[in-house]
Amino acid sequence: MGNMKVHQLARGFWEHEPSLSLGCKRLRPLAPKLQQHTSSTDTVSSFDLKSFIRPESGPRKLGPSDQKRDSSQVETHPGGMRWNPTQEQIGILEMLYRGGMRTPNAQQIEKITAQLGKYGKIEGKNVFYWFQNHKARERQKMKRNSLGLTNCPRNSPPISTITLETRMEIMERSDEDSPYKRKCKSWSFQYLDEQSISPCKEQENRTLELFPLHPEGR
Amino acid sequence: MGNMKVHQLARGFWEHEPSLSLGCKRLRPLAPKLQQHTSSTDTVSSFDLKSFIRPESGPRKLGPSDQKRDSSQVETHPGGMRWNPTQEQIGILEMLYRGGMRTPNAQQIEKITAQLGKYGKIEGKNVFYWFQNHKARERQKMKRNSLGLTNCPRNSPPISTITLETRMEIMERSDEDSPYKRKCKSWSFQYLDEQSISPCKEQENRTLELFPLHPEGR
DNA sequence: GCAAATTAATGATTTATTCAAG
DNA sequence: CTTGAATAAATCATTAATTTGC
Repeated sequence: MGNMKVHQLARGFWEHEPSLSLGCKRLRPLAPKLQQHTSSTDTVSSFDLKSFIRPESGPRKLGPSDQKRDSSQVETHPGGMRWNPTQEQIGILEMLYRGGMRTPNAQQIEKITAQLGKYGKIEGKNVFYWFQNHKARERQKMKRNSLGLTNCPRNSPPISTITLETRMEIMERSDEDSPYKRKCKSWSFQYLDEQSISPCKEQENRTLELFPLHPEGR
Repeated sequence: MGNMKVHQLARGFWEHEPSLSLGCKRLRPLAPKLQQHTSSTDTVSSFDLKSFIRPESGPRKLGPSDQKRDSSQVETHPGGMRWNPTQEQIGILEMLYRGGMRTPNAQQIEKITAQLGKYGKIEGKNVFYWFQNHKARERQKMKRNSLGLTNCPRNSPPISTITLETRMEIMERSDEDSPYKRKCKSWSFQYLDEQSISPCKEQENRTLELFPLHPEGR
């Protein structure tokens, strides 16, 4: 609860970073590029490593002239940083959650995203994350409750009974979540998301040809 | 542990929820969200929950008649379950790792995957996972070493010197990994992977138009 | 009433664990 | 035992609510 004070403070410090003009590389001590080549008894050596390493870590911003990225193709992002769910979206997600959904697979996420897209901008990853977070937080909420009730510091005799029951419920939920039931889960959370299923345009029937993925649970 | 048998049953009940009043709680807030949508206020009810819930949560086994879903669309998975990297692929990946790469972004993964695809079947997620695992395991390996050496249980005087040196190296690497430097990371791990960039076909120059994603650091 | 300061939620990432194929 | 795959836990970061001072 009140433990989140600390970093709040520390937070600000990391921000500076004004340093080094352009590059802005900062941390990440210059990677030890020590190439191996030498040996390279294999054909691999011909691989263009450089091109890969380059764009790494962070927003490059080459060029001294820090042109705000307002160049024009700022990409929709204007102010829209993170997904801000609408009431309808939350409603549907919670409904699905209560319905038992916990870790939807790619196909399901696709469908859900399409549906929720009717009520506001949203991407597949938002759905994915929502379930992850909601599940985790429901879990810790329960844990907190159970602990608080099982050994409630003060005297509260009558509660004991309830406690029992609560625990039961907890166990159920806990199972529901079934940690590691894995088995053909289907990560395949690969999307083409940036599309973000445009805001509210009624793109009603999009063929969804996008996900041939592992259609089945593989 | 073995408590997960009962509620399995309870699952189905949640299905009703016809009205769902999407209102839901959402404790804290309560205000506002006022979507500019206007519409809403209900439409949600028309959501076809059923279709979503269905395929959920793992290997259900509903009902007595357990019809294996082996209907036939077992998907390519035949026997090839997990990615089995070739020597060349491993070589390149390690090279990149030594080069400093730790958590490649979508674009990088795409490029890497394309390259590695020349030496054998591979998907973007394989690359993603490889870096995750390699980073984590290098880390724990170091930790194990440092601990094991600093207080080596048995007597081993001569080793001490070496220990020092090893530690040095460790520190460096450790920093390299820099836990949580975040800042515009770029999740965007969305792919269209299943394609798995065919085995060894020489799809040399693929425009990679696939990732408009968050081109910049958001 | 209103806007800055605080705080509670919660979206987005990364790290730690765990499972299981080979 | 090694390591690819996947999930859970821990964190960070941003936004919505609430509080506070005027």
